Parts: sequence; C-alpha cells; structure tokens
Amino acid sequence: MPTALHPTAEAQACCAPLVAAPISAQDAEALARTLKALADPTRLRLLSLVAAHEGGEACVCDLTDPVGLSQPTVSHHLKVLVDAGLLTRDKRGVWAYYAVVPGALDAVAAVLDTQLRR
Amino acid sequence: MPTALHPTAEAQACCAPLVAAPISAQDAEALARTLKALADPTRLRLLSLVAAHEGGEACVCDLTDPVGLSQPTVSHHLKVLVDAGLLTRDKRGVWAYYAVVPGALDAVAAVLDTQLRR
DNA sequence: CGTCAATATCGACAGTCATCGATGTCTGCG
DNA sequence: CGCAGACATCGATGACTGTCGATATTGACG
Repeated sequence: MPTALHPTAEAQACCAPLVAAPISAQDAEALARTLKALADPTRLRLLSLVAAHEGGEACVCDLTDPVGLSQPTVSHHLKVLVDAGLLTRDKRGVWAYYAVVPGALDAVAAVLDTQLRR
Repeated sequence: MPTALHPTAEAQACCAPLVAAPISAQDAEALARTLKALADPTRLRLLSLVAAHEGGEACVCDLTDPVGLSQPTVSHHLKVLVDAGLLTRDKRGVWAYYAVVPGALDAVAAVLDTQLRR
C-alpha cells in the first residue's frame, strides 16, 4: 500500500493560526517518508520526465536513456516513487506505463506550507 | 554558503504550460539537496518546534527534550537545516537561537508544484 | 584567572541507500 | 513450443547518514 500522507484534515474550522502546535512524531514520520522518496536527483528527473512526456505517461524504455542509468536502477527508482504514492504503474502488454498521481505533490506542498510556515 | 534553490526564475512570460520541459540535472541536484535536508522526521519536528516556539525562535536546550535525542545529535540536525538555508542561527551570549527562514519552504513548495505538476 | 553551562566538533559504529550485473518472469510472435 | 524483448527481482558493494559519547570551544560570572 502506498505511504500516502494523511493531511490530518478535518478542515480545521477555518484559517488556522500561522503556527499551531508542533507536528506529531507520527505525522513527521509519514511526511519524511514521502520527502525521502522525492529527495533524490534521479527520482526528481524521472518524475519530471514522466510529467513532461506526451500523454502524461512513459514506460521504462523512455526513461533509461535520459537519466543515463541502467535499467534495473531506473526500475528501482520507479518502484520507490510508486510505493510513495507519487506515481502509478499500468502494465499494458510488455510495457509498463508510469504516470504521476494528480494531487500527490500538491498535498506535499500544502503540508509543508501549513505545518512549517512562519 | 547555504544551498538555497534558485527558481530558474525570469518570471517565465506568464502562465507557463502545465508541463514544460523536464527539469535539468543541475536543478534536480539542487532541489534534491534541499529535500534531503527536509526528509528526516527529526528535522521536520525540529523545524516545526522552532516555528511553533514563542517569538519564532528557539535554542538547542528548548529542543533536546521534545525530540528525545542527545544534544550533539540535535546540534547536528540543526546544522544540516542551517546549511540547507531553512534555518538561521543567531548566537546571543551562551545561547544559539534558531529561527525558520521566512520564504524558504514556500520556495520548495512552489518548485514542486511548478516543475512536477500534472 | 578558574569554574560552570551551553554548543559545536570529532571519531566511531551501525544501518540505510544507490548502483550494478546476473538472473527470473511474463508477453507477444512465429 | 521456443525465442526475443521489456521489465522486475536478487545479491553484492561502496558510499552516505543518524546516532552516540568524548572532547573542544566559547561566554558569563565570581
């Protein structure tokens, strides 16, 4: 199951104070897991390449050359991104098509702004 | 010098296409450096604790207890955050006061949204 | 100057991670 | 069935990282 982050939502009444209570240990752990998946130059480029590819999806063979790494390594990074809930994998025939999960990065950005702003 | 990320700005005419060209290797490297500093549960909590502390600043002794780690370890994490340009350090007398850099996280969030959205 | 307290730095150790080549798995095709 | 190609998994290896105790540094104070 993807390690998606749960925004501790409940909509928070309305505009929460600029700085509320410090983030909980569990929330920090969850957010860190997602950020760790993002905190690698190769994975950032893969994410970007998939997003920029026509149709919003790309297969492994489209990505191996641009990043200049071996196929097993690219496959490994893609798995990390899928496990983090940032990419989806759709196997059609022999090819595996990867696409970015629509709202995932907005969620990360929102948590950063909401929880750590000053 | 802090490894701040340069938004490759130039204001991009106006509303850039939803998905432009893939991120460059250098930009990916820079963004990954910042994200790596964020991708640790302890550092996220430290950042949050500093932001939530009165006056928006806190010294090491305020932070050691809440995270439950040794003083050298907390000091190390704070150094990582300062080097990443996410915290400032202000030594006043015997105490070192840390504060979050106002726009730093917004910049990270903006790059995530701009470069990787779909 | 000597002591104490708050931090930073150092050295070591264990755990994690990125990468690769080799190999396994599955699909399409003849 | 048998082969070829796309992709995933495995095992190994070198590099990096989080953590600690010990120690150095720095400022306040008597």
